Amino acid sequence: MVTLKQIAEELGISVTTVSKALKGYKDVSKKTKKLVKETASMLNYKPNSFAVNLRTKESKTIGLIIPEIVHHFFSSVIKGIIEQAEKKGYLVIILQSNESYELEKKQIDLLLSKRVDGILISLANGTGDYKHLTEIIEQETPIVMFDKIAKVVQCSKVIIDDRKAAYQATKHLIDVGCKRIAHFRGPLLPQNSIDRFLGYKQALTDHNLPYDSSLVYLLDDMSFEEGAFFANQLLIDHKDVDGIFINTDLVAIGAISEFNKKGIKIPEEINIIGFSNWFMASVISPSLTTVNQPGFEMGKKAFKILYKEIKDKKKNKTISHKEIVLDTELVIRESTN
Amino acid sequence: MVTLKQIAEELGISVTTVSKALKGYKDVSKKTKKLVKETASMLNYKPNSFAVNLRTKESKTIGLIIPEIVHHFFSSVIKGIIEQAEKKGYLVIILQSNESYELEKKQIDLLLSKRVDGILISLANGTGDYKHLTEIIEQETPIVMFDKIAKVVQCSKVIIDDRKAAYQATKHLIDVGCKRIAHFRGPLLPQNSIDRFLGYKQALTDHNLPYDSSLVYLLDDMSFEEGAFFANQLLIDHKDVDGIFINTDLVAIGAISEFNKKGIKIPEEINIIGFSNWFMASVISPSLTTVNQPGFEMGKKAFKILYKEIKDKKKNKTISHKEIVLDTELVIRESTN
DNA sequence: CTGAAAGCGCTTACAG
DNA sequence: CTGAAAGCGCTTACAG
Repeated sequence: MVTLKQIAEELGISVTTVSKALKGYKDVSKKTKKLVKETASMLNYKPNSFAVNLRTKESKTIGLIIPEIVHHFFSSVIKGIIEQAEKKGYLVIILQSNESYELEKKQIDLLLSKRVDGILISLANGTGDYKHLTEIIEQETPIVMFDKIAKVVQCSKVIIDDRKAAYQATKHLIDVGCKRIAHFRGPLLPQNSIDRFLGYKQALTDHNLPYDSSLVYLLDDMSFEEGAFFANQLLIDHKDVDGIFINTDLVAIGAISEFNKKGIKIPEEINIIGFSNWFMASVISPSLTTVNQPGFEMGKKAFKILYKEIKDKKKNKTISHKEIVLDTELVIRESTN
Repeated sequence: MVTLKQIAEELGISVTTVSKALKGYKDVSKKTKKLVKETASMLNYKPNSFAVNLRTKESKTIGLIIPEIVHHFFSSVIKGIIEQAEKKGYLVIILQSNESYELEKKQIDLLLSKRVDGILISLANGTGDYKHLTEIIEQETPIVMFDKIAKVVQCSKVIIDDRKAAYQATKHLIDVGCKRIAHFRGPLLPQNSIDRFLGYKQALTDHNLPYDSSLVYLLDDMSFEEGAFFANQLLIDHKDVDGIFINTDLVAIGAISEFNKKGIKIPEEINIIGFSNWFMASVISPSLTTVNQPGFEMGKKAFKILYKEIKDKKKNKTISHKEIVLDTELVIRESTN
């Protein structure tokens, strides 16, 4: 690998001048600049980023921790982040927490000791303690949380209004005439499953429907299989249910598949609404009414905010945290009347 | 951030000894070691990876270039790679080529100048020239290609036998009685769409079915929409077709959706077989017969080989390239008789 | 306009 | 068992 020193020797000038010429410093003569640049490209010189990092104390690399990569919503977020980062000359190291608090903690440690310039994170379902997050903040590494966040942690956040979106979804079921509405909710810890549950509950109350906790099913891994399982369970427990608000499209599609199998007519016998607007929602039969959740935009926005914080930190500006709430919208399809 | 120097000053010993103690060198007394380690953890010391990289000339980071992240097969591969890498203490920088040759080239340059320890790549559909790849090899950066490879490039590869798998898929259609079999093929450049096409053609020939090039449809972006579009086109062009071998499940699902819409019975009127065994294949109606392509394993294997090459290079061993062919299998479901 | 020098924070060959 | 010294390849404040 070619170094500055080699270029300098080649031309019989100093390393300092070579470095400056390459970086376009004004105090280098045009002649020298031209010569240096030509020689550099001829020798295929590439600055040693390890040395540059050490000197400049930044790596132009950020870390991203995500609960699960093989997931349409999250892979869309990743895509948004990577694209935006690339535009600004940043690279992205991706880690997957597998919804585990322990792993998430280890990975943050890893990223911190790699000295990434910033961290983007969506919390694991298992995360109920935030010491590992406040440690990042204490170390003054910029961090932006998205989608699955911790409200109490003082940092920038990019989210949707889960509560409002869930309220609208539930209200849609009420509007089409449902009287007994079940909810397949996500795990207990994540803020978004809490908020979606609260939105559901609020909508019932506001429209004079009794809240019945036995109609709320607590899911664990949010899979297709769980959707099918609880759809079946619901048929056993509550024959009278005429609508379900389901936390995630994948689960909803599992439920639809089970109802199809059992010959339950959707939406005639039961209305179903999902969440996220995974593109398969438009493809299955009946197609799924759902809430559109803008993953790609969320990723882009999250990086933009992180980028600004990284720059501000470099300039020693005080960082003011932002909370961005992206819009969602109801997408009405065949699974609701 | 705490440095070795600070620990050394704290204890009144030299930086050398601190460094050695922390790394468990045998020529440091137990007492000193204990003291140093305690102090280090008390001060929350984390080695500055920039300095370590510069000294050791390795970053424990690899680069991954993938055509498209939001894609079930590729996100499974990514998951396999990241998991395996983490086990060995490696981090993964992910870049997305968007199937573009130009982007792919730029990204390789980026990774090379970041001095990643190795590169994992699945080629873009637009890649027909391999200079950027041979450059990696000339620079002696280990590289492993997977899934979409360039046969002529001298490096390790992890693939499936696309030709054989396509042959089996087509043969399955023949076995269930199809006489006029169409093929929705992928773009012209990628080796895997070439091989799948060749497997299809060979199966026809071997079973005395005439090859008719008008039955081969050339797809571009391999989307759901394209599947629907060409399914419709096929109905216009060739009413007599009784089977289709489709390059990818997503496209096949688009086709199924279109046939469903048009009231064409699957498999009674037309048999369909896909490729990749995306989990949605088991969910749609009718469920899709397909070829299982082990993405997660492919990712794991690709990293393992890269890891070995990185280690071998470090030991100045000569690197012998491997070509691993992973098994595929036919998964028979409702879309074929 | 050019360059000598210091220093980023480590690691390791070498001396004692 | 301990440590002084060199060096990885840059950047930049400073002197001339």
